[in-house]
Amino acid sequence: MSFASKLIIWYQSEGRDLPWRKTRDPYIIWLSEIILQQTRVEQGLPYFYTFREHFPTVLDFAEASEDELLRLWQGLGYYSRARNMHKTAKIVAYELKGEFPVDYDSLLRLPGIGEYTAAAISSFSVGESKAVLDGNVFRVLSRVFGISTAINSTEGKKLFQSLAQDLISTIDPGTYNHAIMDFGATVCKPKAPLCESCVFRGECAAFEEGSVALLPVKIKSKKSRDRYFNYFLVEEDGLVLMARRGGDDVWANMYEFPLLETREDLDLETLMRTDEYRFFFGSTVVEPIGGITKHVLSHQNIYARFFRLPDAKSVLEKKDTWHYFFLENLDKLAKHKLIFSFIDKYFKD
DNA sequence: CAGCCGTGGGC
DNA sequence: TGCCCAAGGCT
Repeated sequence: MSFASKLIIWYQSEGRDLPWRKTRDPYIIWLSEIILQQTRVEQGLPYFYTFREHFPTVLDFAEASEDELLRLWQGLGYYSRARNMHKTAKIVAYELKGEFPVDYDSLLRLPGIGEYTAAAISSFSVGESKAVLDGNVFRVLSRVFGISTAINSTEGKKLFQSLAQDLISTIDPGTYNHAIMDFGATVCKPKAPLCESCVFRGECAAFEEGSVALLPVKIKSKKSRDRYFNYFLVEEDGLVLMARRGGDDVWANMYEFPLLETREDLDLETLMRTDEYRFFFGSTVVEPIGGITKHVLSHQNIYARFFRLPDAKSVLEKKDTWHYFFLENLDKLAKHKLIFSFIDKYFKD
């Protein structure tokens, strides 16, 4: 029996029942696929329901404001996904007459849709025969076929892409693509794979060689840099000073408190003597709130401290990105995790 | 094209 | 604790 047939048979009895698999509507499939990029099913599931509820059609999505989209996306990370989705929705709604593309080549031209997502949408919606190549597929193929070429090398990407396309079922490409990803996610897992009950147990090269735990091979990326953020809570009489981040750094366009970034972790006295502090806050006294908070991102470690200015009324909106908001309206702003988790704690009482 | 873009969970 | 990884894409 072929590789594809074994996978499909496994999938028909053991595959998970996920909500986006019940439709062939390319818009709904697109919603799920963007949400699931670099995201576990359990983490993305509630966001999928939220977006499907708020925006039943691509037209509803296109008519939303970017602020509303980012607010709903809050907490999911990789926020450029939401901004690219907005661009794509507007293209589909206003240039393509509301008809979501279903062919691979057309999908590939849309913002936020790369090779993986174009293959997923085209195969799931109309059965186009394009093999998906995601982290699951890399892992399954490298193990079953015993390939130790690094999956994040140029050579590896070409090799696995070609192999994946050779293996796809031309009878039912959509089910095959679902099957190989589900198999990777639930059986051929990164850690503690279920080799004892695996349908490829008798033919898996890695299992035979005892190299399952060593595959796939991945070139290590360079380690994260450290950054030191000092946030200032300027709040008085129900008004809070908020700052909107720029577009060329982490958390682009998200809201936070006024921020002073320093080269290292400064003590309060030194911080208050910096030119920036004196420019923004004069000689206003601050009091620290709690200790240091470490926030880990994919390419940087952020060490954050929070301070409160008791005499907040003397602080002006000194940047055009700084604006006062009523405390009860903060919930409407799209904030990154460091900020909304602080707010949840600090204003809980 | 190597580096960047978030967050959460497992061990 | 620190590291890996998760239905990737953009520049």
